[in-house]
Amino acid sequence: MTKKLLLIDGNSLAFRAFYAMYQQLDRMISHNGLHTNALVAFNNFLDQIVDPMQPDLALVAWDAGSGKDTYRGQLFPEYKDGRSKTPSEFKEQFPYLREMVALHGLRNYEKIGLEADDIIGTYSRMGEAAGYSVTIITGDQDLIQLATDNITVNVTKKGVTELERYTPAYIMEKYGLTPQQIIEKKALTGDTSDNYPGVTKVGEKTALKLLAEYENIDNLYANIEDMKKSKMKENLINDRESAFRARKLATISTDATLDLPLQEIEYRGIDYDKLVLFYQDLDFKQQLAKIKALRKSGQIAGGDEQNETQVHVVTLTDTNLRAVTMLGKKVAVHIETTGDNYHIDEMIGFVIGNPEVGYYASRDMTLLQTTELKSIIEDENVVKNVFNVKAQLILFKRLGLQLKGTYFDFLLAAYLLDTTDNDNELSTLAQRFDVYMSSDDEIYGKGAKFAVPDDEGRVLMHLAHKADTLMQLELPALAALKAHEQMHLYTEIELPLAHVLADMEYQGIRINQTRLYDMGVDLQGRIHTIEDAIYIEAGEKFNINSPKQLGILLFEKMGLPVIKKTKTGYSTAVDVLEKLASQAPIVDHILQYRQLAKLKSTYIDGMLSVVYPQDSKIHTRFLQTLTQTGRLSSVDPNLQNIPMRTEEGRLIRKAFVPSEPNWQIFGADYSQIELRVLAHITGDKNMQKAFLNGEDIHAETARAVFGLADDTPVDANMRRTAKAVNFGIVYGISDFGLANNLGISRAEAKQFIDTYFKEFPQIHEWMDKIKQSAHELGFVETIAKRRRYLPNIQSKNFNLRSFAERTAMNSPIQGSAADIIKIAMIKVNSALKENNLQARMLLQVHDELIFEAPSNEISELSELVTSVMDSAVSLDVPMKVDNHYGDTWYDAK
DNA sequence: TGGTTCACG
DNA sequence: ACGTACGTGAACCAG
Repeated sequence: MTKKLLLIDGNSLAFRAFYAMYQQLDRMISHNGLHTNALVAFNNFLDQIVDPMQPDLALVAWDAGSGKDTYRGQLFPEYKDGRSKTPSEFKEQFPYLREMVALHGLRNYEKIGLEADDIIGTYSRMGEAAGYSVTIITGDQDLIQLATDNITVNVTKKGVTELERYTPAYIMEKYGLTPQQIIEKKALTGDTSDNYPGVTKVGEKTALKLLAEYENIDNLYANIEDMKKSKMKENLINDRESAFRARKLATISTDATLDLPLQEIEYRGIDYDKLVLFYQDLDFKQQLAKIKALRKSGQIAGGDEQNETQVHVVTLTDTNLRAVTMLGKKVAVHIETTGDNYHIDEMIGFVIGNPEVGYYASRDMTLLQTTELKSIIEDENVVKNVFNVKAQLILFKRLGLQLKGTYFDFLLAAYLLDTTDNDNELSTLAQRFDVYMSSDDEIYGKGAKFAVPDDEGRVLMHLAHKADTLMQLELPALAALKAHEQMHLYTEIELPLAHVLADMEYQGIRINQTRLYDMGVDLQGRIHTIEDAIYIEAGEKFNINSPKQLGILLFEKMGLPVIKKTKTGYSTAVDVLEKLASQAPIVDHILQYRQLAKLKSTYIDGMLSVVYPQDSKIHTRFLQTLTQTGRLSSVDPNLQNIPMRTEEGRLIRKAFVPSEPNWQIFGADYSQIELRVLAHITGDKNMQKAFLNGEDIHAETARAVFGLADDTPVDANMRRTAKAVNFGIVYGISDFGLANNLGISRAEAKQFIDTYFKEFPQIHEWMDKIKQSAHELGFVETIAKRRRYLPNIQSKNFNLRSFAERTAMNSPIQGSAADIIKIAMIKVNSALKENNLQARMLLQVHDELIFEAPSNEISELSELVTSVMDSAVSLDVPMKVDNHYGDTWYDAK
């Protein structure tokens, strides 16, 4: 078979690659801030076109320098003038492109004084002479002049993976020219992108006509006298020199001096081991997954031996139990479940062990009740490495065991190190530290296909890999936390908090199901009534819950004015409907329907569906490693968004009751915690003074913004405006946002902001400083050194950059407030124990804590909680805590 | 699965 | 010129 030589025009393809994915430029950024769009597209090209070709020889040619220092630059000084500067986002990818090429087994080559074309031209002729079948791939049409029967030129058509194949026959068919005549054509037309002229007024069409008659410009000029008089003839004669110069410029060298012999450019194939490291560096997750899959199916070698550590697992039974007593003082331990909900999901098995002694695993959960295992689990002197300590604490609680000695939780550590892309899966998080193991999806399958494999050995091996991964990760993860100065945050805040949260979740909150059910029946009736009214007003039945159908009815059939549009059609959101309410009675009914339907489906039916029948309680899960700011979130169900703002919705809270007779619900909340944090971290003296004097902060802000003297009464409207400005400041103010919120003009909003910054100058300074610092460091921090990375702060996309800037201002505030209440929770929990109170903390809602307690404890609890919360941390402003209690959550107001 | 809406801080 | 307030979760529709 004929041997194959592959020649690739690196610069032109990289250029195409960059612009093929230009829209994604700002989305495709690796963890170290490198744009990767061209790299991704170029990699696709190598994957789809080059790798399957398996050539014998292969080379990627690059331009060295700008083209100015080639013979073309000397022949014509204006050559390639007027080209816009290469964007820095593209330039930074160059070195990586070359590395990628090398790892795919191709040779890179460049030489000062030569352009990539000339390198390709010369090698193509050398290859042809040596009997190779030559394939050229380029993004530049000019190269088709190189085509012969043995040399095929492929030019990108769309993106970098769709190519158009030019053979001499195809060129003839398409242009009626031989490959050599492509140069002649250029001589006549010139090239605007390379900035050299041909003959004035001669374009593609005229050039083709002339060449059909004269074949080339030598012949044309030899016979020019016989041409009949015309403007074109005049131009040809005047531009003769220019035409011959253009021909030289357009001609690709086929005899350049190259210092790399043909036999040294053999194709070496992909170096998978190094490519994996390279992809990791660039965060090419899909590519990594692909290689992993190939390795698993045995299509390519390697991977497991080098990466996934070989682990020996011993199946634990009641006859070999004694082995675990040899494990010593440091183990990894893990209980595996069938899903995320550790309160109810089935336990698949467990593992315990360390690399020194071994890993012991079993699917028989009853083994954990034996003295051998129980005494390890409950011994706080046996230090444990775990993944998701809160989940493990609860799983052991379900087995009647107390997991003690938890020390390293890789999930918490990974979250503190970088909140972005946290999918909460061990195998993916481990990759950040170059530790590899199979994912749960690979072992159990995804979604509906989830199943525990029949092969018990496979399950136990997976568990052993988890345990081993946790042992391997301890040192590097803790070292990284130290490097971030986050050990205090980890040891003193998140880890103890996980224990507190485990208690809260396990305790759960009692629901009066009858009350909820009765409210549901009442709501259902009212929803029906409104539904009927809506159908009559609409003149037809339709799905009121469908924004699409509703939009068509309101804006097309009824002809109401369109106020706002969404990506997919008309907006029917509250603010829009409220503006339309006066024009048609149906709009008001729809608003009422929406409110009631929301209450029924989310808060009545939704809550009832998650009540545990055994104890009539709801056990939410507080996600501790999800939010970008350090707040908690709450799922299954979300107990952090139970209605409050409308009386109708607030009544839902009557169903949240104490779990013991003669107990009550008690709540304590921080007043204005975010503004206090703002006053503290900005160091603004004026705002601090307002808090130190115990002023109404929004009224005080109003006096400042409206220029009123101290103690002047502030009317409600001014206070409302000032409050909105304060909110805006916390969110990372913009005149647009404030204008929108207050329904005023942007100019007026800007005026407010300017005055605000003048009155609170240190807030202004801080806003500038934090943006600057985010720009330099790539992240912002809270008072407890919680970190949020902001890669988009460098973006040249206005939207993305502005968003990152607002985030830079908001996250330290929201996040520090989160730090404070977390610290308070830990201290409150200890204080409850120390004071032998029966009271239990049940919920956290960002700035408030909800408890249940015996009625006769309430006054002591109130005093204790308030004092612990307001002294949780020491700020430059006082913290204020309000509290309430009653027979239900509703009454704790 | 993504988009829209709406509940909370 | 650009065109957004910060952080969440759940229900529902439509493709």
